[in-house]
Amino acid sequence: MLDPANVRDHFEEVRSRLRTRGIDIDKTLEDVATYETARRRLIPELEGLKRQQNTSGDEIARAKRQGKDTTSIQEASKLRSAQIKQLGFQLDSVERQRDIALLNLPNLPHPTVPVGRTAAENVEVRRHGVPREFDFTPQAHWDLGPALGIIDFERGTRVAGARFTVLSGAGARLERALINFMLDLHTRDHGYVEVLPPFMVNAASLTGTGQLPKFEQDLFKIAGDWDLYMVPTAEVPLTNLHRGEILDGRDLPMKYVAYTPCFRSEAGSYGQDVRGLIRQHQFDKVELVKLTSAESSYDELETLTADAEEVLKRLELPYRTVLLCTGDMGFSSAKTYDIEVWLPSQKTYREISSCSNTEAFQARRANLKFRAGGSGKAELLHALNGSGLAVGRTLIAILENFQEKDGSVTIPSALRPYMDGKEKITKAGATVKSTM
RNA sequence: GGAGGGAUGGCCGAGCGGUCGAUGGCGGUGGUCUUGAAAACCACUGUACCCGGAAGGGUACCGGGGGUUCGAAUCCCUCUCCCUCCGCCA
Repeated sequence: MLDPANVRDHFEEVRSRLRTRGIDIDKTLEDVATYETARRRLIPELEGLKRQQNTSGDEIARAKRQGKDTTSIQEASKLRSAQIKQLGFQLDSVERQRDIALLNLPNLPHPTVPVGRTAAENVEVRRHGVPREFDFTPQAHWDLGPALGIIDFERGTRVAGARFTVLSGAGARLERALINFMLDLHTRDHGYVEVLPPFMVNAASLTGTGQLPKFEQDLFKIAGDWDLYMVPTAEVPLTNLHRGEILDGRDLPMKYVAYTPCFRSEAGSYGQDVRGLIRQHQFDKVELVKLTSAESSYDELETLTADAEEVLKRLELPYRTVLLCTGDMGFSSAKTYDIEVWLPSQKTYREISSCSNTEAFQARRANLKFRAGGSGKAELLHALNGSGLAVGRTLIAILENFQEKDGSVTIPSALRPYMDGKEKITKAGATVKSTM
């Protein structure tokens, strides 16, 4: 959420910065300014009346104690009471409308974000590792996986539906190994606190991080009389951990890491990445979240991105890091780095992590505050998040990058301790026999 | 699912229609005393919003929402959450 006073006082600047996202926000922005102005007109009026009402209440009390007649004061007071009620309704309505508009406005892009409309205008900032030269045609994971008996698309569809997949045997084990490897790296070497949050969250949490009210169609909502949704990312429970609290500035930055499955309806993505594990309704992810001060948040974004990149370095997977342009950034983000891993079958880099600084945008929605030095004025935190990493896509990257001519897959050495020291996945690694 | 009991400031705990942002205690901060510390004593100790350049002033907040009343932490309705007991269950 943007600061409404800032929208009102610097309307043109805010508008031109938001326009760089390539979306039409003029009407919403004008609503914010209009209702915010109306609000500021109503408040002094209402409060003046309330003040008079408080004074006359005291007078009545005093008079009654002295046994005096109070009917005339009470008459006036009764009239004022009705006025206050009326003005109160007006103010409520204005504030409600202002907040609706405010909740639907995306974050302001940071000045260092390149202006652009599509992913084509993202800026590559660095590249690591060299894509391997194959002396055979590398297979796509959707061929490799089923051939090894470790990925089963048909059975996923049978037990759930399209965009659901079953991993089995060495595939399931590899997924679990990756989760543990990532959690160990981030907790032991990068200083994050491990959290195992609820896999369902309420509407208040989703509003706090920005998925609601605008993107409800992307979520799985629990049927029945529940205010619950499946988590689309652990960013939601992690960022909302301290919702409504005022943290001690000496404890900053707060650094959390969590593994959760993520559930996304992927509405509107029909036809995209229909094959394979790239785009699923359910996928595993290890997520990093930091809460910190405004002064340090951009340094923390750099280290958070580096923490995510370290996973790929240790797994010996080639990747590049791109700075997203204004038009490609998410709703809540002020600045985002995407990390993209090399996929030999597609001969391209594909997103495997997205690391964002939301500045005070989520903090304002979720009421995340801290007191510098533990005392003084409460200030808004800056909230950051990043995948560290998307586990399913990491598994794909390993299968494709480490495949051998005979269809087996070499396990990167960093992962072997998590795979009982095993060096290779071969067809024998499967435990569910193919009967289809 | 059934039956009861609760929700007050960082914490504990009063308050039962007007002088209550709310007694008291603990904790915290500053000070006095002391070579230092402890103890004792004194003062301060929430958040949001509005007006104001500031100083300062005002309004709201006693789990959430609504109502009664000139006036609500106190009365009524409703929702949520927590606790105890019974049933069911991983």
